[in-house]
Amino acid sequence: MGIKKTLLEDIAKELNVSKTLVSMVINGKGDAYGISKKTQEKVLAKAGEMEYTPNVFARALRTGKSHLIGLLVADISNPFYSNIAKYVEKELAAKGYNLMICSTDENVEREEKLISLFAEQHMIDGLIIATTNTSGEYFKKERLRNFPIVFIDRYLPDIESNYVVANNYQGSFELTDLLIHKGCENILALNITPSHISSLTERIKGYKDALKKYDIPFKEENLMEISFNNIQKDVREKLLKRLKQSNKIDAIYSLNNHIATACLNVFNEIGFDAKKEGVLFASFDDISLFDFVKPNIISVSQPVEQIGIEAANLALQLIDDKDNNSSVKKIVLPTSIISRN
Amino acid sequence: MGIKKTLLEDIAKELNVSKTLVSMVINGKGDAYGISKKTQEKVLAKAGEMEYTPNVFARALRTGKSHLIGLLVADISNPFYSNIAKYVEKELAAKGYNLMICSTDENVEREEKLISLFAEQHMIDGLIIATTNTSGEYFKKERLRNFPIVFIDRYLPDIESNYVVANNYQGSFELTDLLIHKGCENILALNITPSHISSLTERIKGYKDALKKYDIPFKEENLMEISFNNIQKDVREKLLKRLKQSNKIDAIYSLNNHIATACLNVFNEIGFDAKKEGVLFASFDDISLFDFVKPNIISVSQPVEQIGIEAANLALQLIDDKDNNSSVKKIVLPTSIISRN
DNA sequence: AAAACAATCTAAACTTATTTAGAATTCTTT
DNA sequence: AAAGAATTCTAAATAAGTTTAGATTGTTTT
Repeated sequence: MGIKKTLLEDIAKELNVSKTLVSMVINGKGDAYGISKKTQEKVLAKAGEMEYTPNVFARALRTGKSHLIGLLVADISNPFYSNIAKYVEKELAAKGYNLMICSTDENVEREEKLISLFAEQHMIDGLIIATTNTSGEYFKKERLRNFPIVFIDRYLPDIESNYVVANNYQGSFELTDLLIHKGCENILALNITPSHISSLTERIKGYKDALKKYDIPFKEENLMEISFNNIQKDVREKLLKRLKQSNKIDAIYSLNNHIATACLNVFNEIGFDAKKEGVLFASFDDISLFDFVKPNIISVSQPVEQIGIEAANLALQLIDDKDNNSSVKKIVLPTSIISRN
Repeated sequence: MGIKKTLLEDIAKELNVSKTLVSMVINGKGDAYGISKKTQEKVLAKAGEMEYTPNVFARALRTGKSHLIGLLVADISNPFYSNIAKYVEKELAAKGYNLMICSTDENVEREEKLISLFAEQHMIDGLIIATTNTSGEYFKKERLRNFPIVFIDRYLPDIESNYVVANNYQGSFELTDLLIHKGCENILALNITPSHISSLTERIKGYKDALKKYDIPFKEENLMEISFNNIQKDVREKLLKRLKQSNKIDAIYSLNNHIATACLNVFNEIGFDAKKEGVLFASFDDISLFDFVKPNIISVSQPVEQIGIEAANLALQLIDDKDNNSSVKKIVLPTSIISRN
C-alpha cells in the first residue's frame, strides 16, 4: 500500500548504527542506556526526516502494552454514554492513550465477546465498562483476574470491583423530596424491568426512602415496571391505562432518559398537558435539550464530565499499579437537581 | 497478568503436531492445505478446550491486517455522529470487523495526528471520517495513497475521494421551499464560519436557489455567519441585535444542530415566543427530542442509519479491492423534511 | 522394483519492534 | 604497562502468530 514504511532498521542503516540503538533513542531511553548526546541527536533528526512512526503491532506484541483503553457501553447513541465517552477520550489523549469505543447494544453475549477480544487477548491495556451483565459471574474468570477494569454507571454487587458511579440513591431521594415539597403525594415511578442493575435499584430505594421520610405510604401501583425490550410500547399501554384511573397521580417520575422520552411521546400523542392537569414530570438523567421541552422536566443531572475523567484516571492508575496490591476504588459522585420552575 | 494465555504452540504440543498445522486449521484453511478431517477436528476440539484466542497483535503484525476500522468524527457527543457510529459499528460487527471511534474535537491537528497513528501505521485497515480539514492537501500524502478512506457527512472538493453524504443541497432547498410555501419571505439563515465544509456550502446553495425559484431576492443581512469557536455567545449577540431591527424576519433557519440549540437558548433567555411573533423555526439535522421542543421545529432529517451502513460497506469494499482499480464511489443519500405542524 | 504422484504434515523464515547479555573502545588507576 | 572501570554500542533472543518451501509417508503406475 502506498510508499514503504520507514522501519527502525532503515534509520539504523542510514546512520551505520544498530537498530537497538535507534530503538533506545526513540523511546527516550538514550540517556539511561548511555548513548552519547551526539548520536541521540543524529538519530532523532534522521527519524524525523524519514517520517518514522513505530509499528504499533510489533511494539504491542513485544511489550504486551497497546496503549489502548476500551470503553464498552450499552448504546453509544445514548447522550449519557456518548458524553462520558467524549470526556474519557479527552482525558486519555492527554496521557498518551487512545480509546476504543464499542456498543454492546444491551446484549450480554456481545458484551462478553467484546471483553474476550479486548481483555483476554490483551488487545487493550484496560477496560472501562457500563456493563449490561446482571451477575458478576463472568468477571470472576481466571483470565480476567488482575485485568484493569473500571465499572461506570453501574456496578455488580456480587463482586469486588473498581467503579465510578453517580450517587443514584441520593439523587433519586432528593428529586422525590423536591416533588413532595412541591405538593405531590401520588408519584408514579416508571422503572425498567428487569432491573438488577445497581443504578436502578438504588434510584428506587431513594424514591421509597424519600416517601418514608414524609410518612407517605408507598403504593405498589405507583411503581410501574417497563419492559426493557419494548420501552415505547410498554410505556404507552401502561401509562394510558394509569392516567384513566380514578386515583389521580400528581407526578410522573421516569427512572431513566429512555423512559422519559417514551413518556413525552405518549403525552404528545394523546395531547396530555401535564401543566393543566397539575402533574409534575421528572426524570433521572438530564439531557441538554430538556431545557426546551414542553412539560417542564425536573431532572437529576449526573456529573458526566467528572465520571469520564475519574474513570479514565482510575483505569490508568490500575494499569500502572501492576501488582494490584492496593484495594479496590469505589468512587461515588454527587448528582444535582435541575428544577425547571 | 492472571493465568497464562494459551498459545498455538501449546495446542501443538498437546497434540504432537506442528503449530503451522494448528494455525492453518484455526484459520479455516485446513482443507486448502490438505489437513485430514480427523486432525482438523482434534485441533478444533483442543483449541476450544484450552480456550485459545489468537493474539491479535502477532496476527496483525504478520498479516498486515488488524480487522479494525477507524471512525473519526468531530464530536462523538453530537447525536448526529453518535447515531452514525452506532450503525457503522453494527454493520461492521456483522462482518467480523471492530470499530475504533475517536473524536477530533474539531481540531485539525488532532485529526491529522490520529490519521497518522491509525492509517499511516496501519493500525486500522480502513478509515471512515467526518473531516474537519478544509483542504484535501493532507490526504494527498504519499503514505495515504491507496489507503481505504471513506468520507462521511463532509467531503473535500479538491480531492477525488470516496464519500457517503446526505443530499445537503436538496434538503436545504426543500426546507426553504416549504418555508416560502408557508408564507415566509424574510428567512434568516444562520451559518457556521468558516464554512469551507462541503455540507454547509451546499446547504447555503440550496437555500439561495429556493429563494431564486420564487424570485425572492437574497439579502446579505439574512445570512448570518456564526463563529465556530463560540457558537452560543455569537448566536446570542447577533440574534438579539437582529430581532430588534425594524425589518422583521418571518423565519429562522439554523444550518446545523449546534446553532439550533444555541437559538433555543436565546429564545428561552429573552422569552421569545416564536409562534406569537409569527416566526417559523427550522433546522438542518433532526434530533429525536425536537418532537417535544417548544417552538415547533421544522427540520431536515438525514438518513443516519443508511449513512452508517453505506459507509461501513464502502470501507469494507475498498479494503477487499486492494488494487483499488475501480473508480471512486460517491454516495449521496436523500434527506426528508420533518414538518411539525 | 523403481518412478511418479498425491496426501499430509513440518522446519524455518518472516512480520517489526524491545530487551538482554555482552562486546569494543576509551579512560583511570596502580 | 597491565588491570580495572566506565562509556558506548551491538548481536541475538524474544514476542506469537502466518507463510513458504520442502519433507515424509503411502499409493499408483510402468
